[in-house]
Amino acid sequence: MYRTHTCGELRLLDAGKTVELSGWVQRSRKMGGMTFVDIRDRYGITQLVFNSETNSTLFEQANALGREFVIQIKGQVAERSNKNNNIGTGEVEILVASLIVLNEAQTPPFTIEDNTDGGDDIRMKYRYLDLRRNNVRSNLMLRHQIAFETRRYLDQLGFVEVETPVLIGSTPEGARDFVVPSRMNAGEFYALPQSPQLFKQLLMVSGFDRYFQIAKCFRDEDLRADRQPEFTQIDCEMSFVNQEDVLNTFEGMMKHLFKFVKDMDMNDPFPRMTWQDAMKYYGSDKPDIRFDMKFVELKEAVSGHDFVVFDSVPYVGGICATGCAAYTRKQIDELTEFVKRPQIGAKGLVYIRCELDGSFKSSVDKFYSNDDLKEIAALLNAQPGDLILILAGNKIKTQKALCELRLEIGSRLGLRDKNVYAPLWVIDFPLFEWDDETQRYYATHHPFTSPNLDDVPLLDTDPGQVRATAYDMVINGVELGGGSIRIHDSALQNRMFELLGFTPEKAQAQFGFLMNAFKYGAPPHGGLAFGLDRLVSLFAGLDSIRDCIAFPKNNSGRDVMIDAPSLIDQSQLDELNLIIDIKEK
RNA sequence: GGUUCGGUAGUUCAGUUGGUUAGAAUGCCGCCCUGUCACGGCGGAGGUCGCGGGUUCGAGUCCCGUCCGUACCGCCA
Repeated sequence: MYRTHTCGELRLLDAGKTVELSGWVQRSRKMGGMTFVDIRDRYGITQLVFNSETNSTLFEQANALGREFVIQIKGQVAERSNKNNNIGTGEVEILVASLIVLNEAQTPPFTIEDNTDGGDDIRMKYRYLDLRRNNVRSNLMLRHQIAFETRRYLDQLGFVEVETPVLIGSTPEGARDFVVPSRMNAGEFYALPQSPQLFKQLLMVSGFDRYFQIAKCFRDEDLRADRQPEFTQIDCEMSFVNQEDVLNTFEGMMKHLFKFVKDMDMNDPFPRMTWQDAMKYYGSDKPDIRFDMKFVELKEAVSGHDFVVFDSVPYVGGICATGCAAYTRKQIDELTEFVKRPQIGAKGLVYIRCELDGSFKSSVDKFYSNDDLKEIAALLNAQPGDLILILAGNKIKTQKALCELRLEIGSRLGLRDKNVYAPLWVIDFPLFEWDDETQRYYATHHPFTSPNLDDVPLLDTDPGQVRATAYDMVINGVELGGGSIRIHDSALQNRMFELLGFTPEKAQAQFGFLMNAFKYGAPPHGGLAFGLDRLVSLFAGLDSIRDCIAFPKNNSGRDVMIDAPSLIDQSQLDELNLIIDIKEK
């Protein structure tokens, strides 16, 4: 036995006990005749005391300890004369009687402390050391707790966790697949699942009725702070349900997680917003509704004043930045630069200052009288002291830019508090998106999403107007999850494939197994999936999902710790019947 | 594929208009110190300024290229 207690466990009540502890040397403080050593494990830190007068041999041994040495000690718990209220064990210390070095350690490249001196790169390379730090470990503990409470909630409701395969077939639609060569089938490849979508629908056909899985998913696309090539979904599916049933079940799940993980009561029903409204008022299908600042369409109000910029574009939209009339020229220039960045792409920014005396000052005074500006301000419900910001141009692009501007202003005004959670259901997504380049419709969600039954006649006349029974859960502008009611009727599914440009042969080749299964009695069903990584980072207030993943990939999709991906031996290639011929760029 | 910012000591960073021997903090090593807990004091070691080329009497600094990292756009049904 290496220990009788953990390093976070001992209290004043334990004084006098003889204990054994094992852990890592966090730091030692040498005072001359005595040395203090902090010993750490994941439960906490305990102070060890070595005194030269009590045992000089042991004292010398203690002085030879380096950072991160793994040690085991035996000693007596004693009350400290100087207590440390910052740590749980701060009232006691161990008068060490014997010390064993279980393993020496090289000096780590960065300090193992809450505020390390390590940058991202070096921390990733030595991730196993990074994970010794409290904040990274606590993110993983939170992740565990969320996964555990998810299972507990779903189990209570009769959901069954079923594992689905990771080696499956490739499908061309959607994200790019990761592929795995098959040794036993020369020239053929498996693909890793982008989600367990088809399998969970098959499980519904099998009668599992309520399924879930905390499943690894894979997408070979470029990374972001909130996107990793392998990530985890809480994947769920239910039979004999409509949209309302699904929404209620998983709104309940989110409330359960807030309650039992964050100790927050989310009593109110989550608000719902149609996709149309989300785009119109926030320019985004995942609006951050911690603050209002809705878009106001101004095209009509601003037209006909000889201001070519506004007259020549299809869309003019504004937002009202509360209390920002005092923004300096420099601050407004900053905002202008912000919207003109190539990533946002606005041509310029028009502002109207609503002065405290009731007058207006704008960048378009030449074209608009004080009364004109007053009318515009009234449309935005702007009060004296507010600042109106207006963008104009192509509708979609301008709304997108205005969305970014709104979020930027929200951040500057402190309206995006990480401790405030504003959940939202976005519903009524369009079933299809038209792609100009390929001149065809694509499924907004996926090809198995059921249209809103009221809109089925539109499938023949105006597919772009058809609403899907698809829904997303959005919290604080983060798309946490989404799903849909699925098509369970073969005829309707065939019609969908037709609209998506699949020939019957191609549909059969791609999804034949699902369509065949549906011939044997598919129940009405639907479900959704949550991004576990995003959920954890939201709960932890993190900017990146990497901080809640034990061993994440970097921006180029590399694992810098194990240095993957990497080349493989010729013998491996031979077994796989592969010849590598890297194309010149 | 594109845009942005960055790459200088083990680590995190500073480095002026291009000008003497490239600095600080922290970590590391040594000495001193018996109540510290971000201990303190004194001393020391530690640098391919990412890499290649160019401009210049002279480049960490300016220019071009390239590699790596970062955030974002495209992409992510």
